[in-house]
Amino acid sequence: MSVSSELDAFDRAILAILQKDNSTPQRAIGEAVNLSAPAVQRRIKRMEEMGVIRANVALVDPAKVGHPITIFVEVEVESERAELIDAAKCGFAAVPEVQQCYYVTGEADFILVVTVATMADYEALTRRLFFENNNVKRFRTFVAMDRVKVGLEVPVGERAGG
Amino acid sequence: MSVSSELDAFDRAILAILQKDNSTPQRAIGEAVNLSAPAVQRRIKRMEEMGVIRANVALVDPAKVGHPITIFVEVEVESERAELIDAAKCGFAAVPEVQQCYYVTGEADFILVVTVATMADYEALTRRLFFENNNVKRFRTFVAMDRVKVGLEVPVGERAGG
DNA sequence: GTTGAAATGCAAGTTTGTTTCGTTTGGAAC
DNA sequence: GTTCCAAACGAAACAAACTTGCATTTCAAC
Repeated sequence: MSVSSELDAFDRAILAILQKDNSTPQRAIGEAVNLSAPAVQRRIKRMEEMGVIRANVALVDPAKVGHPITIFVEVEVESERAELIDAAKCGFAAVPEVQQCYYVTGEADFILVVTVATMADYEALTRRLFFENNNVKRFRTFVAMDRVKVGLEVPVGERAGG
Repeated sequence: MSVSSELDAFDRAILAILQKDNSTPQRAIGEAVNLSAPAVQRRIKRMEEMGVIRANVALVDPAKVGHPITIFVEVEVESERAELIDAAKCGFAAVPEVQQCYYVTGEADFILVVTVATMADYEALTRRLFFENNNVKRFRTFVAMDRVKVGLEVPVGERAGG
């Protein structure tokens, strides 16, 4: 590792492991990447401080905790005035059932990923988030029949950046 | 905790913590939920065995590892014959840049979440995944301007202790 | 060749995770 | 009301992992 804010091959190899299982002992990581455990620990700490590693979390099966339904929603707004967009962002982000929210270009303005227990819950949510929101022009719903691949893993193979 | 396959308020409180930070010491979790460390450890282990906790992972900032662009893609297929759908699922899931893939109802058949380094990379990916795939009728692209809320946290709804 | 910043490995020290074991709790049957 | 049993608990011992200090190595710049 040369200068302070770049990621070298060791860092990326460590990230690849941690993105799959961050309970892997540092000793095992060290063996996998040919580094000592302290070296691994220092690199992990540095990447956490740099914000490369944003969080360490447990991934929970939604169905096992009573949220078997995953839904995508495309939301189109009436006005894209900055303050209204910011209000929408805050409003969506504050809802626990809204797992992900992106502000996007294209034929929609927002895309939401929502998890709910029942379609009745979803309907109640649409009422609260969309029908009672004057700035929502329309929205389209896509119900997930199969969560084919779900994760937040990012390829770390080649490039480094930021 | 009564019978073995249900989640009680303690389990849910533990899950809520682990979904935010799974490096929280079990002693600290125990204090937060009014349980001893061994009790916390046993519950975590049980939930991992039950599949409630699917994985423990580090969340990486895509921009910091050279994937600053997040894109949503709605994919519509020509034929929904089971074998073709399965082939599409496998094909999409195998691509590292495809972070999430859902098979959905509605005006599209698949929704993908993709992370790439550049739009040129995305164009190359569309060529490979869509234009060269005879079963893809059309697709629509939504480029994320703001990752307002990104996570896989599921509401667990209960609390214990204090 | 020398210098100095940065990273490394080793080994000690500290924290955390895990197991053991005896006790308590909550039902069900009597 | 008592007994019995199984499940879960807490305290403490134990094992494993993380963290720190330090001497050494590496490598680029001089």
